[in-house]
Amino acid sequence: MIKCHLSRLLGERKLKISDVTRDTGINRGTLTRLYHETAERVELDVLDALCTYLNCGLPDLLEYQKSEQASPPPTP
Amino acid sequence: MIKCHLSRLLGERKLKISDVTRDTGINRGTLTRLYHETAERVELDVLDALCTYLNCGLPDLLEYQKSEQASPPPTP
DNA sequence: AAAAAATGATCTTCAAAAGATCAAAAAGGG
DNA sequence: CCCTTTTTGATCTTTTGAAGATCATTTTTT
Repeated sequence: MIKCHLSRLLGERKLKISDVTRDTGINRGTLTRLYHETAERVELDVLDALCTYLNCGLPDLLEYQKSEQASPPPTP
Repeated sequence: MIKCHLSRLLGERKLKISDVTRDTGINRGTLTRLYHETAERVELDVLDALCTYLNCGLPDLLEYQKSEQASPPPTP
């Protein structure tokens, strides 16, 4: 799955969603969805703007987490 | 800007877009847009599926390139 | 050379981001 | 503490681009 770390990044920087909206022009609804990880798509422009604004790389914002192989049933 | 390295990844692996479509179920149009870097949005599911299929991390697929600061005019 | 597969281009359909608005909750100032 | 302002959550409509399908062209395979 793809994890979004916007909430962590904002927390670390003590920034509010409203700050980001004001400073970047990114739609507040979009930010809210990313913040709460309910977004299903992302505009590449948004990723770009966020990385620039937060001065971080993509991997800081979006992380691919390899899904575990379903573990075989334990032998009793 | 956000760069997509799908074409490089497929090239390295000698895979065709049709292979990826067949194996992952991702829409061919979507892959074509990513391949030619004309996509403006991405479905997070697609990123997930591509990373899994190509066995790579997000940074391998998508890269944030910091835009240069406009260079000051050279002193003559 | 013919057949099959892959790609490019384009059209319609559909889902989610953008945009706007309202109510509720937090934060600040007196 | 009360009142004002700001921030956030929720929801509705509009807009945008991916999904899906199809046709034409190019490339590959036999």
